[in-house]
Order: sequence, then structure tokens, then C-alpha cells
Amino acid sequence: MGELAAPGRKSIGAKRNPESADAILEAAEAVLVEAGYSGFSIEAVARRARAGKPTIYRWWPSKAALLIEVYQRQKRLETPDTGKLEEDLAGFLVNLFAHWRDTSSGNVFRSLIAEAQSDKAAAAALADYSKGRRSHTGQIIERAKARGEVAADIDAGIVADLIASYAWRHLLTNRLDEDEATIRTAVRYVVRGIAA
Amino acid sequence: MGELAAPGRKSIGAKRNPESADAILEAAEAVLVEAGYSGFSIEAVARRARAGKPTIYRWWPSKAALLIEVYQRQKRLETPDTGKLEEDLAGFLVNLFAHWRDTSSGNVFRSLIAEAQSDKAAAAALADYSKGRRSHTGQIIERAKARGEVAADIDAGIVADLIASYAWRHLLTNRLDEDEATIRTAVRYVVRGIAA
DNA sequence: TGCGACCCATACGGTCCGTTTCGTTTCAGC
DNA sequence: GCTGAAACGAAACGGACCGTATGGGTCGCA
Repeated sequence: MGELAAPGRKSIGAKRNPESADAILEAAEAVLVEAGYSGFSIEAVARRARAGKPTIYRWWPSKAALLIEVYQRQKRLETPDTGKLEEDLAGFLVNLFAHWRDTSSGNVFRSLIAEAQSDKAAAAALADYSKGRRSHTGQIIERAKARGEVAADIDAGIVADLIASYAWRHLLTNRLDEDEATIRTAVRYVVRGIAA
Repeated sequence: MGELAAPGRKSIGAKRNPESADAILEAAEAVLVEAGYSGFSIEAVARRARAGKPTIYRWWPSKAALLIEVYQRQKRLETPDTGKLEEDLAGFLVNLFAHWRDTSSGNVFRSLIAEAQSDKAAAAALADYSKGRRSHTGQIIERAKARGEVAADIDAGIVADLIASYAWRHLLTNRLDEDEATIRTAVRYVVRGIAA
């Protein structure tokens, strides 16, 4: 990935060097993939990026901040809109699991959750991020509500919470290879429970 | 908690000293409560327990193993049996959240999950433990199925998974103070979805 | 032209890791 | 009894990493 990154990159003057920032973020992702969360240290990232530790600390106050930015650089997942809630949610989960499995996103997000258990900044960032995602998933439910597929008094946030929780737990317990049928079944149980 | 624990505890001969084992486990719990997961180190536990590090490493191969034993020493939670599935599950979650909040169990379990993200032994132990809990929660659903409250073709394991996932996510995102009404609503959505 | 912000490299004191060594204590087998 | 084995706490080890400080070089901007 980011190897051979200009051995001995120099300053470009009195402003932030985007090459350094890129090299650091790419190195962070690479280290996380190759060595896992336990091998993810600022020193390792600095070595990999041929950057100085102070340069990293200048721009990212903590390991958590670095993780967050690495995660946010990842491609976003587009959510399907099939006109059927069960399809939308099951498709969303299947896509999400595949994305987490096949890219580094899963490892990055796992690490971020783990880091949030001992770092307040990570916890805050994660809560903030989750809020955004919850409202995003909530829109899928709101759409279904508008179609009359879901009862009007359903709290979309709670439903989104259930779906996200299911995804998180699979990520955290190494079950991203779950059968599509099982995922669909889980979704069906919830969808039937909120039907109009 | 475990202070005044025989300063300078000595060997009791060519067999394991249960006082040392107890002191170490109590110290581990105390350190976790007082300093949190980030402050939880073998060194800190050894200091607190007035034990030597080799004594800890002799009996627990890793931080994860120590965490697991601390967690398993905790009191188990009994699950209600009200004759109504929604009551049973909501009561279970409310009790669980309160237990996690009011004792050290929540912190211990959080730490265990975090540790499992970088330690294979912890991941395996957690998977094993979860399997047991899943079948346990599954029994609540099976009971409801036997009463005819739940459709016969429902997969109790998947339902248990949904419930446990909801609990985990609240634990991991510091939302153990969730409204009881919100919890009940989430449970109701699922229960309605699997009704006979 | 020179200040200030950026870059990298190096080094520091500190903490924790997991292990080894040491002297001591007591059990278990002879 | 005597002796070997095993457990104990204490101390120290080399190594990794933390977060910070310092210094020398490079450049943008006033």
C-alpha cells in the first residue's frame, strides 16, 4: 500500500504537508491490517510512514483521533432503496458485512470501538458518529413509514438501534460471515414487529 | 476491598496458596473499578494484591484469562418468569442493565469485550461464554413458544441474538441508563414480530 | 530578509510487558 | 528427620511504547 513513500520526506515550509498526512493515514491503515489492533502503535505508524512521532502528535492528539480519521476516509456504503423495508434492511446488513469483511473498515471500526472503551475522546467521537448513522438508518424506516408499510407510531430510532446493535455484535464477535438467510430472518422478525 | 491482605504473604509450601489467588482476583476487580480498563495492568494488580508478577503469570497466562475469571466470579443474574414474553425479556434487560451499572460487572465485561478485539484467547472465551448465554436467553423464548405465545418456526437463537446485541451495544456506548420505556418498546417490536 | 511554522531525527524519563534470578517457606516422599 | 520440589514475594532484566523536548533543516509569507 503506502510503501516507498519518499524516504526522507522533507518539510514543504510553514504549512501542513499533505503528503505527510496521507502517508500517515495510509500507514495507519496498513499497520492495522497487517499487525492488527494489538500491533497498532503510534511508533509503528511513524516507522511505516517514515514520519516523526511529533508530526503525528501535532495533528492527531491521540490514537483514537487517528483511528477516527482513518475510518472516515473509508468509502461510504450506499443503502439500497427497493421499496420493501425487509429488502432494504437485509440488503443494508449484507452489504455492510461484506464491506467490513472485504476491506479494512471492519478492522478499523472494531479497533475504534475497543479504543472507545478506554479513551473518552474515542467514546465521544464514536457516539457522535453513531448518532449520524442512526439517523441515516432511521431514514430507511421513515421511508417505509411514509409508504404505509410501518405503523405511524413506531420510533425509527429504536429500530435503527436494534439493527445497528445486531451489526456491531457480529463485527465484535467475528461473525461477519453469517448466512444471508439468518440475517434476513433476524430482519424479518423486527420488520414484522413494526408493520402497520 | 482487599486491603490489609497480609502484607508480605508468604508461600504455604509446595502447593497453590488460595489466599494469593483470592487477593489477586479481588485486586484485579478493584483496579478495574478504580482505574478503569486503561489502568488495568498486571503490574497494578500485583501491587494492589501485594503479589509478585510471576505468581500471577504462573496461574493466568494473560490479562484476558484474569479478566475472564474475574467476570465468572461475579454473581449470576436470575431471569424472571412472568408468563408473558414481553415482560420476561424487558425485565431481563432492565435487571441486566441495573446489574451492569451498579456492580463492577459492567466494567469487567466491557473490558473483556475490548480485550477480545486484540487477544484470541479472550475472543474464544467470550464466544464460549456467549454461546452459553444465548442458549440461556433462548430458553425464555422456548418457554414462550411452548405456551403458544410465539410461532413454532421461530429460531430462538436469532431472537436471543437480537436481544443480546441490544444489551451489548448499550453497554459499549455508555447507555446503561436507558429509559425503561425505551427498552420495553424495543422488546415489544421484536416480540410482536415473532408472535404466533 | 528574517520570522515562524512545518518537517524529520533523536533522545529522554516513564510505564508496562513477560521473564529470570534469588532467597525463603513449607509440603510430600522417602 | 532429611531432602527435593514447588510455591511465594521481591527485584531486576531487555524490550516496546508512551508522550514530550530539542535541534537542525526547509520553506512560505510579511
